[in-house]
Amino acid sequence: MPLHEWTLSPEEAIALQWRLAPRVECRDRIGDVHRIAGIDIGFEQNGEITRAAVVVLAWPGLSMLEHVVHREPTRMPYIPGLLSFREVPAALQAFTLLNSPPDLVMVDGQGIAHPRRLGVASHLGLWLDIPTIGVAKSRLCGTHDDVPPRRGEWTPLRDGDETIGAVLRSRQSVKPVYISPGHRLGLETAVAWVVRCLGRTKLPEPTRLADRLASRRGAFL
DNA sequence: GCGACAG
DNA sequence: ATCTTGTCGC
Repeated sequence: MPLHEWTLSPEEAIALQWRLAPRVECRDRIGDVHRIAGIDIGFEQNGEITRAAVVVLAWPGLSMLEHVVHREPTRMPYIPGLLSFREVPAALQAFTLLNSPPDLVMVDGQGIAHPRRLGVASHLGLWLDIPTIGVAKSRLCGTHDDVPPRRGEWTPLRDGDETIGAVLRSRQSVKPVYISPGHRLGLETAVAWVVRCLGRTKLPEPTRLADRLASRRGAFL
């Protein structure tokens, strides 16, 4: 499978997504969780350099176990729906720098809440063959009702007759986050893990810390 | 044809 | 994503 061919045309990328989507698993196939990773990508030099950051937190406790950063030249532009082709290559390189693989990964972006059900979290999960959860700050596709105001409450994100994710109130009076299964777990399990990793901020700790490391803002120790 | 559009 | 300080609100 030519998953390593990242310099694809939009047409080729879309064709590849249609072929890979059927491989994504949304049934729980997740073992004991002791290491939870957060991954995010940032850019430097006017976007010419892609910076992938991965943090690994302990469960329970959420203490920092590892954190790595990988930089490389940016190869693809950002195109809605094709985000994974721009970010996954660098993310995979970053994962090779870890001392041991995580049991669960939270990704900044959508999982199956994607036009072809293959958002960046699903694509990365398929490649790593590790359970992944998509944690996005905004909507790509699908519709939903208003989200209840209480922290932890959520409403389903739907596309036609399919439920593709959850719009979660991770913090009161703050815009909700879009949660969707990436790979090897279902929606309920995905939401449960995100809620468990929630601090007082909008984003769960894994993604929040990876975000800071990727964009090199503030200290996170 | 006219919007919408993860990061 | 990124450029960017202080400021309003919960």
